[in-house]
Amino acid sequence: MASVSNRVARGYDRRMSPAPIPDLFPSLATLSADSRALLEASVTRIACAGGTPLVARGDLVTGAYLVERGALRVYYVSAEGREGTLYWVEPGQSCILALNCMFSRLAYPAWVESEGATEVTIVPGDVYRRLFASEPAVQSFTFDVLSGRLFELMALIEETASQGLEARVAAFLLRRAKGGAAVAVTQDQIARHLATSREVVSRVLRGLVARRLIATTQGRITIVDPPALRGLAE
Amino acid sequence: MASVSNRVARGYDRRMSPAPIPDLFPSLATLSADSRALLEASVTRIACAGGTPLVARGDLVTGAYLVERGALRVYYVSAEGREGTLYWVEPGQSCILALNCMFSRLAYPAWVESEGATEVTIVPGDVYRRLFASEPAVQSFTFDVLSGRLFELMALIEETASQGLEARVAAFLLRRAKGGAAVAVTQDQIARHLATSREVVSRVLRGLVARRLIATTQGRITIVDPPALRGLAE
DNA sequence: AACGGGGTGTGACTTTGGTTCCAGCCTCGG
DNA sequence: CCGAGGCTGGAACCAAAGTCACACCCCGTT
Repeated sequence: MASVSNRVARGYDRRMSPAPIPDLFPSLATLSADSRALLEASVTRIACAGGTPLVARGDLVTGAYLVERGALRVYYVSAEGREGTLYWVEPGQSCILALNCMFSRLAYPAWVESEGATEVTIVPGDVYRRLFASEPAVQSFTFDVLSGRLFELMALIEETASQGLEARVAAFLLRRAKGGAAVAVTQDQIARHLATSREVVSRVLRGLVARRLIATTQGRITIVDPPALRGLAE
Repeated sequence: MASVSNRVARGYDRRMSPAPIPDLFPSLATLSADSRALLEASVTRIACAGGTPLVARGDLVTGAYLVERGALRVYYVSAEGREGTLYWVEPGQSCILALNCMFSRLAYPAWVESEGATEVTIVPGDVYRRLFASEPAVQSFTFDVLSGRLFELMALIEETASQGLEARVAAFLLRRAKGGAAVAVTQDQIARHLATSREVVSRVLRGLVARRLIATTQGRITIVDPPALRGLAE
């Protein structure tokens, strides 16, 4: 805890190997002894607090990011400066665009920041490439991650194109609540996730409060009527 | 030619193997003899005219689609019935969502139709899976296709979110023209690609005509001032 | 030559969401 | 206890784009 915030003082901390391979990635447990040793010897680990910028658009990313704790938020920034979240990389997942850039040596097309206290293990590009070539587990892991993202992005496109802001806010709240009733989030954060402005979010929330679907306090939204909210989100 | 339109009379034609493996896919040329034989013996080929519906949302897709001629248009349909194109699969490319569904046995999340007279080779799911496991060429081909689509979709999201309709129409025309000056497309088709309505497209085009960037006739748009149009599209 | 159907042009209106601006409100630190 | 700064509420206004309702035009067919 204390060490995390210390690291944050200088952005983030790159602790060199040896670093343990996270248990979160079961497919890595099936690697051959050689591969495992190679992996153990080459990974780097990063720990950082929420809101730390990790990748900017155009950066040349050279490794695969495996998230252990916290989350990575992958987002774009429009010409007018509005942000929109493309997706989150949660514990046990990998940042796929990083993989992508790594293989094709392309510049990263989006921004990435940490959300909450986050720990990430980084596998260097050449190591990952070797593992991908020889280890079926890595191949299928890579495939799964990539195709999962594709589905998410397709769903996002459809959602933004065909649903009004109210439905999108409702969906966002439900996703964030994960079954619970309270969501700790500010209006400004919602606006940044949905690529709109804080005032508009305020207006939408006002409407939901008036209809007794939610209740709001500072930095926290409580879902009062989950079924109705789900109905809105379709 | 004649045979194509004959086939179209009953939708499309499934010609069973033996079918040659298309030259368009160089990576397939590097397969082992065994793999190549397996592939040759199992592929199916489809030929159809433009506008033939090939996959509907929710279909269970069981093969990898390799496009040889024409194109596949992958699109979504919003609740209000508006269509929007997600991407095109051109000759030498593969329909990646099909791959995806094939591996994970998920239902296909979008619609697919042919655009122009089209020929597609279909590799059955289990065959592709075996090839993916053993052939490095297939692994990297799959990876490339998937990650290419990811980049395209990210670009699409950013474009729709941050650019006005005029810029998007301009970009669409330029993409379609491919360097040439004339684009054979109706306003209605443009509207369907960009998930908007015909009237709005008409309005936008009117503006472009007034500024002498393009000229329009029935079913055909001529780009008069390419640099200015590129400027609009950013 | 008349007809019919797809493609197009256009105005008027509505809706949604973005912008501006400001006032009030929590809450943490001094 | 007070002030600063982040958070919220809300009015007024504006702009972009979707909708509705037509009239027209081009072109191949009858």
